[in-house]
Amino acid sequence: MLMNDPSMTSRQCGDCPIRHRAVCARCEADELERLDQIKYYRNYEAGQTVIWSGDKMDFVGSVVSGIATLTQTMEDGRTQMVGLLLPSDFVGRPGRDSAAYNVVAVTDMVMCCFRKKPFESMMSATPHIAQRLLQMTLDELDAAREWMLVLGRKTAREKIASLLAIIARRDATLNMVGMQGPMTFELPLTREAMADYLGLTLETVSRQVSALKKDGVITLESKRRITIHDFNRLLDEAGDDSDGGMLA
Amino acid sequence: MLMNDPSMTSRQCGDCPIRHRAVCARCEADELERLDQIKYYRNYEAGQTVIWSGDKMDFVGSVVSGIATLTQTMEDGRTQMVGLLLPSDFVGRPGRDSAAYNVVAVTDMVMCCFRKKPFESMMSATPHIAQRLLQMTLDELDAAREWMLVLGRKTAREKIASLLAIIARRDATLNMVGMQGPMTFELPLTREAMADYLGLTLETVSRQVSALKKDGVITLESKRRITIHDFNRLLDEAGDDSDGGMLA
DNA sequence: TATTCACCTTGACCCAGATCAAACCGCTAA
DNA sequence: TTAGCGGTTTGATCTGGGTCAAGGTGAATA
Repeated sequence: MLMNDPSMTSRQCGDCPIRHRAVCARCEADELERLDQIKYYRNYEAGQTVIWSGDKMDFVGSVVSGIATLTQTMEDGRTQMVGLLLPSDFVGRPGRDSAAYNVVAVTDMVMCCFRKKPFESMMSATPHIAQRLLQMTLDELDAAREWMLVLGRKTAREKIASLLAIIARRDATLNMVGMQGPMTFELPLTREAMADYLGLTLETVSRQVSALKKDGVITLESKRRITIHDFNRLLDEAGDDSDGGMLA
Repeated sequence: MLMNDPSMTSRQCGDCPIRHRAVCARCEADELERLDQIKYYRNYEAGQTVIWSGDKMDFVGSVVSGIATLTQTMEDGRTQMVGLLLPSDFVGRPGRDSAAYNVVAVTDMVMCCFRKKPFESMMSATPHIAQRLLQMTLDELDAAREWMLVLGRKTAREKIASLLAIIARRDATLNMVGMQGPMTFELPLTREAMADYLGLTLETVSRQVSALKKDGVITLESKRRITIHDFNRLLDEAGDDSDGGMLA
């Protein structure tokens, strides 16, 4: 969406919107300068595939803006989303040279890329990058484990509520608003993508969204625009402990 | 099992069975020496809880021998396993001071522990530890994502086959044997623990194990001792691509 | 040798969510 | 203004796996 701004393709790290959250978050000015020299931007359109699982991958990078999904597929076509990449999230794995998952842009997307080799050598030279990457990877592992509980043990209704809670929460942080009053946000995912996230069919997703609406937990401003009236009610529907559970 | 060997409580790092796989794998002699000074061993009996989710955790450590599980629970008791800890696996997260999951010893178990504070300061001083931890965490993240596919999209039969394949594979690596002929191994998990791993009930686990037996995919030497006649047949039942997919 | 207890198996029944099918909605393009 | 199309909703029906209930098995204890 609106991200073909050409200024995006030659930005200084200092102005970068993900400067304080991405792999480079801990870098000092001089380290940033070196990163600046090996980085380049790439733009993807909504729906475009970034890489196919198994393909050779000669870069790593950060999502600057937009959203992408990480998915796994079985031969018969069953697919499971295993990651939802938001701005500042890291793509690729240093030390591996082919992609382990399909990466697809869900919205128009900009990535800040580094050729893998130079990035790897920078990583061993500057501990700040590796430190930050470790932190981010540990966070992703926690998120994956939360997700495993959702996939393995929650009902369809709880799954939908959990997903809405995750999206609402990140939307609130992004826009720096609290989670008290009603919260309205755009769903970045199609019903099918939601189904792939939650291990459901798209019909079940649709039915449960309707059910939550009928029960007054949410309102649909449009098919993709949702209002949550009481976040704690939603957490309750998600089967989550109303307060804790989530790790900052 | 048989791990109350007292020599276990005062071992030199040089002899350690997990020396080349644990967080300390990349450490040089002098780094090892410093680790040696802050480490201590703890023994747990089968069934014993190592920590409860939410408890204060003032140490981190490596599993030296035995097996433990990482589980999440909902208020109503629904349980999902989110990690299976084998020798050399790391427990705890540097920079966090309470446990995020329940950790329970499944067999008798020995852990090599480090008080969190000294370990954290060693980590920032010696990149080799952080580097290895990053590698291990990335591997765990990959495993978690594989598991998400299992939980979200596989049938009960495929889930059981997948779990048996994982255990058979690690058993083969541990005993340094190949995966061609028949493979016999001990199941370290009860039917209930298998169910918690796979997001099933213990009855379904039991039924599907019986079904795989009836169909000649496996033989039960005893309730917990299993023989796989053809590993590729098993992978087939697991819905996995017969060759690739798995990351070393 | 019997008793107990934790673990496992099997059967009968049921229901949440899948599958199959049809229609609807809000675009854009002709 | 209609046709086409991706995404979505809703209905009818089916089924894999859950639930409830009853035994079985084998190792440890008395």
